[in-house]
Formats: sequence, structure tokens, C-alpha cells
Amino acid sequence: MVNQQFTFAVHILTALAFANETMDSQELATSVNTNPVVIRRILLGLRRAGLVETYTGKNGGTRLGKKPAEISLLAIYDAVAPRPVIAVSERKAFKRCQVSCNMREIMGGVAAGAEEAVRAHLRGITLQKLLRKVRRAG
Amino acid sequence: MVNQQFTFAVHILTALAFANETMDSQELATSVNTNPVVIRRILLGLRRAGLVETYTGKNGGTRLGKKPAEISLLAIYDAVAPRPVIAVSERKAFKRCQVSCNMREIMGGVAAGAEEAVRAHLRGITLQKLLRKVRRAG
DNA sequence: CAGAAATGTAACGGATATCATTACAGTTCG
DNA sequence: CGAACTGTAATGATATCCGTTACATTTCTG
Repeated sequence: MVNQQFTFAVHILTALAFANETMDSQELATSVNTNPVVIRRILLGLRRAGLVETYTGKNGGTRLGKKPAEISLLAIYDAVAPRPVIAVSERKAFKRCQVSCNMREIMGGVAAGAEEAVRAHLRGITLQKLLRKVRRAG
Repeated sequence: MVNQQFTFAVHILTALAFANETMDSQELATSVNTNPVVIRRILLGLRRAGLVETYTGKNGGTRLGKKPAEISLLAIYDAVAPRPVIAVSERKAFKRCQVSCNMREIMGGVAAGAEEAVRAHLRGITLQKLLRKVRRAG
């Protein structure tokens, strides 16, 4: 993966869990050290997934949509929809080459397995766990 | 679709295993459907890792440096040194924010776990297994 | 030895992805 | 109404990746 949206998203949600109240995109941007628009773009995905609730207008902002114990990193991962862990070439095969003709399917299986391995890892981590680490670190 | 070097590398090595003789970069490029220079760049890393042996000069080319059963996809993965599965933000923390101050370490742990999950998956797959799939597919 | 055929490698350009930023319309509270 | 938010489009800067050209170097072979 190349982009930082997943990291940003986890940071945002951890901050919201820690604050336990609404924060606006400027506050979140300050914590993440980026631009408020970048935050709002990520919040769109998180909102679609029901992980946050956002309020427009004055005194608007965002708060968690579920309890930290109910939010797994996998849910966040899916919400930001990062690109696959392993990219599979989708080029046209060289018909006269048996290897070439079968590589897409074979690598597809390898990539799917890698993806599932990551997902299993993320499934086991909740926002609450991260929150505890923050608190323990003080 | 991002970095296809790993896919390309697996394809190259599978082709070499299937052919069981030296192939030049043009033949490999035809199978992978790319440019010979792209192939040669990837071969550099594979050679450094001892996965292939290359010969310069007329009738030169590349052949496997180990038996297919001794080459795991993890070795290939390390040889091409792709970027981390999960990118961790390396921005300066906002000192007044406890979450911000701890995110790098926390996400570092998450990313390391994801990386290891992928590695464990790749460790269990050898070139020989892929080769058998090619042969079985016919 | 000369020439053909291959690799090694640098250099450049185009395509694409990502993020930052500006801008502004829409929404909501007071 | 006006201030303070979000939603979102548009643009630009930057980095990465890949393809391509170019050429030096190496090696085989006649």
C-alpha cells in the first residue's frame, strides 16, 4: 500500500475515541498534521461505514458512531478501501507461453491469500486496544 | 494497481523454472509483456538474492540459481523489496496531543504485524507449487 | 581478431497517484 | 442575518513507476 489514508483514518478515530466528544476537521487536522480538507475526505468514507457521525453547520464536527470496542481496524481498512496489498499484473498474456497464460490466475490466488492474512490481523485489533495503549503511554 | 515488480518477479522465476534453461531478457519480456530493460532491472535484485544466475555476452541470459522447491515467494518478495504493506505516517506529532504523540509507535506495531502476516503467507508458497499449477492447467 | 548478441546501467519522459491547498456552495446555530 | 462549520470540485506539487532510448561492456563464434 502506498497511501496514508489508513493511517490517517486510524489516527482520526483514535483521537475521537480519546476525546470522547465531537471534534471539527481543523482540530483533527492539527493532530494528524495535515489539511482539514484531507480529513474531511477521509471522514466521508468513515461516515459511509457508520464509524463516525458528522454534523454540518455551526458547532458541527464529528464523533464516533460506535463504541471503541466495536470498531476493528478491519472495519476502518474497508472503509478507506485501500488498494490491494499485492498488485497482480493484468496484461494480456502471451498466448504461446503456458506460464504467461496462467500467471494471472495464479498470482490472483497468491494476492488473495496475502490480502486475507492482513485482514485477519486487522480483524483482531479494536480501537479500544489502541486507546488503551495511548492512555498507558500517558 | 501500484508496484508490479513482485508480480513480474514471480512471473520471471516461474517462466525460468518452467523452461528449465536460460532465457534472455527479450524472451522474458515477451512472456511478461513488458520491456527487456524492465526485466533486467528486476533480475538485478533476484541475482543479488541468489535466486538467479545471469550471463552476459553472446548466448547470455538467465537461469534459476536454486531449485524451485528451494525458492519461496518470501525470498522473491525480499529480493524486490517492495514498500511496506501499510504505510505509517512519519509526520511530526502535535506535542499537545497525546494521541498524536503516540500514533507513530502504535501504527508502527500494527504495520509490523500486517507485514509479518503477509510474510508468513508467502513463506509457505514455493516456486515449485506454482510450477505444478502451471503444469496442471496445461 | 572482428562482429554479433547479450547484459548492465544511466537518463529521460509520460502516466498516474497522492496529498495540499484554494475556493465556494450548503447547512446550522445563535 | 451572520458566524462557523461541512461537502466537494478543481488545481497544483511531488513522487513513483514503467517504458524507452542509448551506449558501454562482456562474451561467444567464425
